[in-house]
Amino acid sequence: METFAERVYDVVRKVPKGRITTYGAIAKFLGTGRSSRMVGWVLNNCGMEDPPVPAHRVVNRNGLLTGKHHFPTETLMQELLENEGVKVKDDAVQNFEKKFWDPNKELL
DNA sequence: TCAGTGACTGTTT
DNA sequence: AAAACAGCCACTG
Repeated sequence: METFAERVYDVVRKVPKGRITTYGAIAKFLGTGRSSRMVGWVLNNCGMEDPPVPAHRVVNRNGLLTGKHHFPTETLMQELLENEGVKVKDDAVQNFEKKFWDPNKELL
């Protein structure tokens, strides 16, 4: 039996390096659709998960790093993304549309 | 048990 | 165009 959280972790871990996805895309992939808040809630616990989940690859639909406040340091999320080739400016992912990775289409 | 809260999103004023 | 409202589901006090 896969829990909601485990499914979220599974999808996030499948996000290719240098790509990003959104809470809504994950929620839709899981079939919950509008339960995107739950995705965020799950990721809040990802810190105690093993193996760790690349939560920095998950942003809101505008490409804003709304979840950065939950990282050890607020700059860590941006640093991790830039380290993977994703440009971030003012908490917003640059070239978001191209970096966007939709599990509903790509993972399928 | 009820009420408040949250790393969101889509629809309606 | 910007702001407010309303769903969504799990967790905590």
